[in-house]
Amino acid sequence: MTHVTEVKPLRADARRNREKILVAARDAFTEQGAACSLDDVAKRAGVGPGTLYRHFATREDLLQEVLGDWVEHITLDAERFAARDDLAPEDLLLEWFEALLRHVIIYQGASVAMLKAMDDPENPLYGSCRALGLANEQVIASVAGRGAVRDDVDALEIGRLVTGVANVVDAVGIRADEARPMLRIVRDGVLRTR
Amino acid sequence: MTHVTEVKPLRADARRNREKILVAARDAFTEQGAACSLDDVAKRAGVGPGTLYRHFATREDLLQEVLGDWVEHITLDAERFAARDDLAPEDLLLEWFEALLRHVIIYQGASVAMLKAMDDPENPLYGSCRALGLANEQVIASVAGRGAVRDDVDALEIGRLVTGVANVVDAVGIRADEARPMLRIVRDGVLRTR
DNA sequence: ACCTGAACACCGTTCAAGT
DNA sequence: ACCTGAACACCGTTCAAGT
Repeated sequence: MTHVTEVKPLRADARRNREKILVAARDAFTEQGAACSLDDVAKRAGVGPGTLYRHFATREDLLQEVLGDWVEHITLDAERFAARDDLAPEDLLLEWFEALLRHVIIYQGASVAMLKAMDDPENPLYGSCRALGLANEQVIASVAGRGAVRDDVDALEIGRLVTGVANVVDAVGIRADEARPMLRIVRDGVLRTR
Repeated sequence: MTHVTEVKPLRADARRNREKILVAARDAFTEQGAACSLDDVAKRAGVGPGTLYRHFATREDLLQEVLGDWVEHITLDAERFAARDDLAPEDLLLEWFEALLRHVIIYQGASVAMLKAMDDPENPLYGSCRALGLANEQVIASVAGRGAVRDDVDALEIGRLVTGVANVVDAVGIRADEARPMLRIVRDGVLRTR
């Protein structure tokens, strides 16, 4: 079920401005994080602040659009992982968690934005969070199908935990690969004890 | 080694103002979270903004002082837990994690402040973070002494993880007791498999 | 030695005026 | 229909003037 966003026709100049803002925002988010000044984004894009707000009512709306095909990437990744049978469940889970974490820390400050959106259907990022949750569920289900996952753990909690680890990486300021020990603990807590 | 803070003598009015600011800050942090307006705190305390900055150069300095005997409470808690032998290691660990989490979410926004301070010795909260880490180490060591903890997990990582879960609670906006499933996963990931 | 509060910089957000 | 940019509110931070 590919969901094509309903694009209402914009006037040519509006379409151009929208695009310029998105490019500027992506650059600014990359350089300064997702909490950067929106005034700055508007200046970079060469538009007035009002124009930015006209196109994107909130920072979350802007981030959501900047994310672009972020959801598709995660979904594809999940399908790849769910289909793999060359890896032992414990290795597959750990690699999946690392992949998930890297998706979530795409911008500094993105992880906390995701966390805040997770339980809030009004948040513009809610849909992306749900997609992340579904992707995670798919991988967990595939590993569970091989009898490797405890019955009493919920994919939702795993998703929260991994996003939480991403947030630790973000806040503490360590590298993504330094999250491995934490992800191993989560992995081992999810795995069925033999 | 009780560390008595070296208090340099303040003029009577300065001492009073300092105290008024601390009370106001504690109230404001409780009502609005640790990221509340410092201008508001100064107004509540009935002092000018300059007076607040004279006493507390940064928000973290203020939070550190507002925390008061927070460190002592955690340390005492850790000693109690480390001494308990009436509980199975798995139950003790889970309860300890819950206690730790409750300490960390004392104010909304406190958990992220802690995370940011964890690896930054320049941060005024660094000392409190270290104390939290040491307290956690003590409990982990006691459980490890009973042979219940994996050799390859480090107390530092556990501390980061639990603080991370606290941050998830804070950001997602769930209740502390709803963190139980996540803490169980962490607990099971830390426990030695029998 | 300490306090005050005006002043400045910066940011988010709105909206009247313009095309 | 859309854009501009001035205007407002708010917050953090500094500092000259005062006691």
